[in-house]
Amino acid sequence: MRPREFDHDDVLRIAFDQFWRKGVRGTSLSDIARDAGVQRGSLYNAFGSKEALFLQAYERYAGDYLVALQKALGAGSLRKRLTAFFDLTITNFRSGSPPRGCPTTRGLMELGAAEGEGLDEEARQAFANLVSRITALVQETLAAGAARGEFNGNAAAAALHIITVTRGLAVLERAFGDEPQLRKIAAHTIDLVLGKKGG
Amino acid sequence: MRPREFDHDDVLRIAFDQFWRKGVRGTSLSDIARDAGVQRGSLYNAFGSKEALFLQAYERYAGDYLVALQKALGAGSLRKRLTAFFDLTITNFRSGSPPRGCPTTRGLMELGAAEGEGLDEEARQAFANLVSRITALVQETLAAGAARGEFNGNAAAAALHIITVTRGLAVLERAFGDEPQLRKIAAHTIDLVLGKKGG
DNA sequence: AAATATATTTGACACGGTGTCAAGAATTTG
DNA sequence: CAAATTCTTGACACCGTGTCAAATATATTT
Repeated sequence: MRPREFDHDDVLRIAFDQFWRKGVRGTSLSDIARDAGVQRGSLYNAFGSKEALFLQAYERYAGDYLVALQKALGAGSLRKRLTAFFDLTITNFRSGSPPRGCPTTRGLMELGAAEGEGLDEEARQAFANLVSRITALVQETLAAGAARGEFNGNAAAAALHIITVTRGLAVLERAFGDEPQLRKIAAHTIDLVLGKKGG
Repeated sequence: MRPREFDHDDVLRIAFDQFWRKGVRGTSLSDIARDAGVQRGSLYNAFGSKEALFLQAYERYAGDYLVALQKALGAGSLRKRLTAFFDLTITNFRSGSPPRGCPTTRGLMELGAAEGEGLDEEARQAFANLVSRITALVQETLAAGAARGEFNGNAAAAALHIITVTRGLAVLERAFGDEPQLRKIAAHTIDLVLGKKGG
């Protein structure tokens, strides 16, 4: 068998970077091939389709992201944990180098707009999975906080509420790109869930 | 001058319907032309581009939607108003006939995923505008409620929170398509903003 | 009423993107 | 060294957006 002339993971990293910065729709396999110094056909041979390539890149991203969130949610008081969680989320929206103007182009990555990005069922699923896992993480954190008396309420409902706000922030970021505003909303959400700062 | 062989508004309605059901990306001008019994080139002549056609369709939608929201926000107790507001929002996510499976395909319309939909700055702006105007509507409602003693807190912050949840719900709808869950989250949000049901 | 001006329609075309395929090239294995 | 296998390469088909010139239909002017 003939050996591959490129590194599978390198391509995945290069592709992810472009998807992240320019959106899935805005990135062609020709772009990725050029950047990776690979023939377009070779990518089709190795990955099958643009969507398959995207899914692999996305899974890697999702894994890394979950680890980072877990870390953010694992230190200090419940309020500190949630603050770190929102901080990381918002920072994540704006990481990478935005190609044009203020609002960055994150395509499906933060919005799960699979169809809009020309992707299909599987991509939607992948996003839904990530959201579910993040929700579970937040819920565990709230439950632990409740055990320590830092929170009393329905952990499941509160986690769902928080994740919803998170997704809403992603939309607002795209529409307005106003980071300070996003942090205010996040702080307000924490206050609502945990009770005003005093409590 | 030669008169047009089609009705401008008819085309707008047909186009909007397709954009709504299949997403902007998933709808080609050939589709619209076929449905409208018009030549594709005539659409380009009349509207300039797919994006321009979309923008006109979107403006019309935004106007109608705002009127409906205003109506929903204008009757009964503050809690009732907010409930009606969320109800309309969620119903709106799921109106139209979904083409495949459970999650409907609303593209930019509810998410503002302009780039993902192959659209540009202007579409993002149009969406941002709609969100701003809805936020203003909610804020006014909250302020009025505060004047009647039905709410005490920062109306601006609360409105921003509510709109964020709303946008988050749109994302969740696409990812999971689980309507009952969405209504629970909405109810929970109202409780958080207004205080538990008793209050 | 005929000629002209003007706007719309129509079909051909260019371009770029995804995806397929057969033929060529490079290794590993027999 | 030959065979089998996998990767690479370039050509091709297909679809979508957008452009353009030529043809067409109406309003206006004379």
